[in-house]
Amino acid sequence: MPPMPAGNRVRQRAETKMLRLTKKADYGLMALKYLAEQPGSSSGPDAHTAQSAKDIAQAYHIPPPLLAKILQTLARAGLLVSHAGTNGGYALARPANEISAFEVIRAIDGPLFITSCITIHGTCDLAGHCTIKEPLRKVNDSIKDLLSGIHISDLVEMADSAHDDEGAAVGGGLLTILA
Amino acid sequence: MPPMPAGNRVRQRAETKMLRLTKKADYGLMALKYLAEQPGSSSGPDAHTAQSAKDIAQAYHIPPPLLAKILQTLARAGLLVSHAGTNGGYALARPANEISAFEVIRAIDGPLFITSCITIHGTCDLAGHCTIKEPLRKVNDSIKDLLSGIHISDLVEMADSAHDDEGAAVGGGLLTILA
DNA sequence: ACTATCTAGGACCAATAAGGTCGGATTAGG
DNA sequence: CCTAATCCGACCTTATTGGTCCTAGATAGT
Repeated sequence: MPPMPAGNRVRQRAETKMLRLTKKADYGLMALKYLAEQPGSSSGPDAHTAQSAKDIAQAYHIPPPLLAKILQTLARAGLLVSHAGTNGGYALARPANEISAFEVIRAIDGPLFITSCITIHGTCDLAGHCTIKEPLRKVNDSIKDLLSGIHISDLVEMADSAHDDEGAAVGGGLLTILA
Repeated sequence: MPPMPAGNRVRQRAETKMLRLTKKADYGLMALKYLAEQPGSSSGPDAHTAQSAKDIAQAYHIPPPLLAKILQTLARAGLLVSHAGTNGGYALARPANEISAFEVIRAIDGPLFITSCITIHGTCDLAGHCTIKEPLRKVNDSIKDLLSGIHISDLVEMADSAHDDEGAAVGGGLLTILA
């Protein structure tokens, strides 16, 4: 029996496996940034600035129904306000500099924990012998702080000043932390 | 209409989903720490200090064949030295304070990338419209630096001084970075 | 020299979570 | 009042991880 009989299956292997956040969170961040670039996103009774899920999806070439699902989740978390109807769509619920990347990721992918054994109050499958959970929890907190310091407005500014190589503070929010 | 019709399926929902490293990496870290606690782990021609995969697995209640596989990967990456034979086993290839958590994680789970679209030279599925990859790459680098600053010896020290609540530097290596 | 014990390395299977899709409910406009 | 466009929820498919098993090769003790 031939072990690999003329396999047409190339099966493009992904080389990035660990510590990556889901594509949903990725898409959500992109959508938030898109909405932040639209004028009059914050407090306003007129909803004509709201962008439909389909428009955002087409702008970034991501599957429309999937993006719609993500925006729904974000709206339920209170980060977006939704407006149903013919000219409806989504808009930011808060100013762009008040929404942190951590909130977005947490809303979409759930709570942020680096180890498999850590829960909110420290319950662990290997309770007693899992001696590495305390150090990793501190790493976890550091990542959380890092993400909490990044806001949607930082993403917008960073994209606008893409010609700035590095070393120059763009908005004082992001690079100050990342040094 | 009953919303939850007598479901026997309790289906213990995992509440931690994102940004977590795999259990294999978790197990690998634990095993490394265990080996670091054994005397004479570094340079020594006598291999009687080597611990077998089965012993380590039983000490932490993790499936032995899985742990064996992980140790093989670690040995192939040059972090461990293996000794086959009757009283064989594994031992650290370098001193515990020379092995970083980043090396371990990278050896087991592969390269560390937080976003789905980032590869080594920046190739992205959404090349051109993916405007958020630059800021997240900096986050990624920060996490990498964080993990690189943690060594196996830090895990050992931290476990020994588990009665220290927080705020006091244990070894000067970990908490200095994590502040 | 033989045997028992341990590692090396592969293929293989099962479970879970992510990625993606479909139809129904709701709202505003003509 | 009817139509169209949108939000909302449940469902299905696929990929990755977690975990198992078996065979081969090597070393120490008998």
